[in-house]
Amino acid sequence: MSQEKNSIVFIVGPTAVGKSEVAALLAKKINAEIISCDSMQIYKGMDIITSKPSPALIKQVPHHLIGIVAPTSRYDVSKYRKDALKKINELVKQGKTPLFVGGTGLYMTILLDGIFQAKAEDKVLRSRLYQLAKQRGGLYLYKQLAKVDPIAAKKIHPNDTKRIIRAIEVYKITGKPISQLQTQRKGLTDDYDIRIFCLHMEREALYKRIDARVERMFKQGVVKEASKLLKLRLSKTAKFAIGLRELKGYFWGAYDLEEAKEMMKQNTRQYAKRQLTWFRKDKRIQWIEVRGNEKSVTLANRIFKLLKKGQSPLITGKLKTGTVPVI
RNA sequence: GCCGAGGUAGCUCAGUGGUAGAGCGCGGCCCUGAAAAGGCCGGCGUGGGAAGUCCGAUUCUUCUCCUCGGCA
Repeated sequence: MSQEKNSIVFIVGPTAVGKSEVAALLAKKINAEIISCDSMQIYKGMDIITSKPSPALIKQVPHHLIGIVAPTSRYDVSKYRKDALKKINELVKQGKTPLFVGGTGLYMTILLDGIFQAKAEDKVLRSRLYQLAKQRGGLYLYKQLAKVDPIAAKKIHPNDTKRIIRAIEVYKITGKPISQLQTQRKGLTDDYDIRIFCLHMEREALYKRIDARVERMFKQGVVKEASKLLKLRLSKTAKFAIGLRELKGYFWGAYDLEEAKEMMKQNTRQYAKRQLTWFRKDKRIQWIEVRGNEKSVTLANRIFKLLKKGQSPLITGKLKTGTVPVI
């Protein structure tokens, strides 16, 4: 006997693959509301530069966790998780299906698999550690970590200073090795019926879409938006949106606008590649190959049918490994 | 037309008489409080073409084609 679980659907995929439209169309079919799974669309005022869903789309289906944080504020995975869980509860109570849409793989994973309990960063400690890394070299910290948490050290590359520092920080704050804490997590997969779809297309086609999107951003006025944003004291999380650094260089006169644009295209392409690596690794995902110039409606229909069939390889309980079903 | 410089990886370029590297790009991967971030791995090549010298040429010589700069 299977107890009825509420379902949660994810539509993920690399940037510019066309998630937003498909999701909105699907949402209408399955009585869902959309919860963004995007680390940058969360910020206010970063509309063009993060290619938020159009107002027209948002009018059709309620969207959550978009534009709710000031770009001067920090935001991170743990806050996201809290916000997202809250939204899930709200929607489920209303009898709606939460439909997560976005490309931030870590955010997805943390919802699915949980996060370990620890305090957020300790700014003072962290800056001290960074200073140490600078003075004594990265290897020094790495050796420190190896002493207190050999398991984590084994997993982290000696050059990956950021992770080394976080691991040491966690150890200093909690007195426990991060490698141990990381095993203590609880995700959504026990309590919900979860389905994940990843939109996917040929690399060349995707890169063309990325280039086109960047061009569109310029027509829509990213330059103006970025110049406004760059006048603020952007948080260290928000300031890393692709486009900001590139346009900053232009404003400083390091290169011309055309060059900034090309840099944005290239950095976005590389980002998309990393996203795909992340999603490829997760064997719970059902891949939706976008054929040629397939329309969003068609794609939404395909996903809808798959949902009805319930032929998911997934996805309650533990990670399942296996081959990636390509549909 | 003459003089000079140069043609080596997708791009910019290094180097060597024993079949070649570097940065970027590109590809693959890792990832749990910065994640659109951060890190790791991989050379992906008819060395412009032809001939000659040599055991052996990408490297030396000659011819040829092309590009760039200067002079006409």
